[in-house]
Amino acid sequence: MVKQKIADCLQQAVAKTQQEGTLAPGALPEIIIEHPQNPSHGDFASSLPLKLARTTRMPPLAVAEKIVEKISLPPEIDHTTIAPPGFINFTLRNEWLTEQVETILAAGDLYGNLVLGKGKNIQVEFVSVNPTGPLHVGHGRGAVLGSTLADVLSSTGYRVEREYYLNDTGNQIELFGHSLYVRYLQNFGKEADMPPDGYHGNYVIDLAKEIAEEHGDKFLNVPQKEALEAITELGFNKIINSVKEDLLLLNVKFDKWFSEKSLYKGEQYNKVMALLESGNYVTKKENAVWFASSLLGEDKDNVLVRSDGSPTYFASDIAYHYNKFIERKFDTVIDIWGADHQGHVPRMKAVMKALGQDPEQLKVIICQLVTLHRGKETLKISKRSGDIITLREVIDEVGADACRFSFLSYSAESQMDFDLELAKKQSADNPVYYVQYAHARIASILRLAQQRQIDYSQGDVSLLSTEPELTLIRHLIMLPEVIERVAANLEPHHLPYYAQALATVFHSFYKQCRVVSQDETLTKARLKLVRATQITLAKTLHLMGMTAPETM
RNA sequence: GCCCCUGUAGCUCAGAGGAUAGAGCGCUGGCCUCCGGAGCCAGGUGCAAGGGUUCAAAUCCCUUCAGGGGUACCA
Repeated sequence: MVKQKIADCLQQAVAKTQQEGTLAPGALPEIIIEHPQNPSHGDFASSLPLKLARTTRMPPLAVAEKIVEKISLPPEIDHTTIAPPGFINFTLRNEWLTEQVETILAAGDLYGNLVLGKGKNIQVEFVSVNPTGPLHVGHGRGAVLGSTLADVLSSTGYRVEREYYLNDTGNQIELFGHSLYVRYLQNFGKEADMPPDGYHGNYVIDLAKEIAEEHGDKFLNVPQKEALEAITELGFNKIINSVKEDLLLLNVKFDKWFSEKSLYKGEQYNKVMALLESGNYVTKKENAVWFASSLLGEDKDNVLVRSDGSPTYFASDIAYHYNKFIERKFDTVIDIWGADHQGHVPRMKAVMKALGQDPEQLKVIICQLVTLHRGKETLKISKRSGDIITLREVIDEVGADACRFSFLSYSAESQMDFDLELAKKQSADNPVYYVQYAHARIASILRLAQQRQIDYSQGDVSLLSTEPELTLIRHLIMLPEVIERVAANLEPHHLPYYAQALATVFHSFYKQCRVVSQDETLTKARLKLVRATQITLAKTLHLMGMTAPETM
């Protein structure tokens, strides 16, 4: 990328000045190339002279002059300027810019793809909600974040596996099964009490009714243990299916649904416990088995096996990560968890050390909670309490594309206020439609060109020279940078902002530059530009898991 | 108490130690003889408070205040 070339040429120029003695020798700081806020400062800027002022004992502007004297610019750059207090600004050559239109056309759908991953295996595990109830907006946020991240990473050369961890064993699923069984009994007028921490949501009653309709009263006549097991499984499958449906509505797909139970059926659990024991990380006290996290710098130890002999969620998760790293050999694992799991992060990092892995290989994104409002009213989304607004209801009200765009617009660490009233009210003026409208508008222009049988394959992009045209190209070529940033920092929220900026410059270009006009050669050149814009916009929308509509 | 996240425009949010801190919504004005007006152009207010580091701080450090989450033999 151009940024790197600029950094390289700066570095060489400094080396030259130091050799020749015009600048005092010294360690070179990291060369950071940025985009100036003010376009009149050029396309790229470096504050290297400011950073070198101290070691060279010269005023920054003088340092800048010495560097620029020795610089040999890459062909992409037209010229440099020096600006106070000590910047070197770089401006791209117009010829190079217009050539990028051809580059984008040639790349097509692959435009923006990078080779960062070099085939490394990376797993993104997300959602992984207990299958004990419907998904809510918070889960939707994690789903959108995870799926977008996975898509971006796979477009940058990683081999990505998208995984959902199914908690199909343990306390919560038993509690859910018990609650469902009670509702089933009640459905037939039998007296039964909900378990103390049971699931009181109305959906459990509905599920019980469904099961009663499908299977009749046959579970009344079998031993309770058997009935409980059967009903738990029926309920579990129903919930999983509806989870899958909800996720599909949001265009979220998984490569693998990983069963927690399988950790115990296979030998992962026993193997990893033996491994921890051999490393002396396991202690026994108060009739329970503990992981000695404190040996690894943690505040306190954590229970692995309860005094009743059942393993904790933490123990499962250790076996699960053993499976991820050691059995399946992922180079990197990204776990996306809700803020309520934040305390779990240091524990798992400690586990990584105990397993002999680099904790850096495990990247945990903590997604802050979502609060749902309808105007001033705060809506409940917790499964355990009564009435809730589900993710599906939100998708129905707001639409999948708009949901994705909204969820993506927030950085993971910021809490999200989702106002249903606002989301709906704004829907016509929502940025999401603004972006999609730009795409539909382009499609419409290209349809017109086709109707008039304009073959623009030989269009001469060097005719693109006005300010709106060049500004548009400048934005088109930012896509790879945006993708790189998203992949490097695991921050998908840059995508919607980029999409919006790109749509804005396109709409502005459209207003100022008539595309299909009497001027045949200019028409063909602009059609190329418009098509390149469509490619870029569509790529951005698809990375966000959204549709790129031809008409609206 | 201790730990994590957050505090930026009336509202919802971006902001990669750098130059005049940006979007959307809302509000007020303009703009269609011509490719889609779900559009374009213009208009204004702001970094929670106080210290520090730095040539340069919304960004890094410390303190205070405020909101959210965690601190279970729940997950």
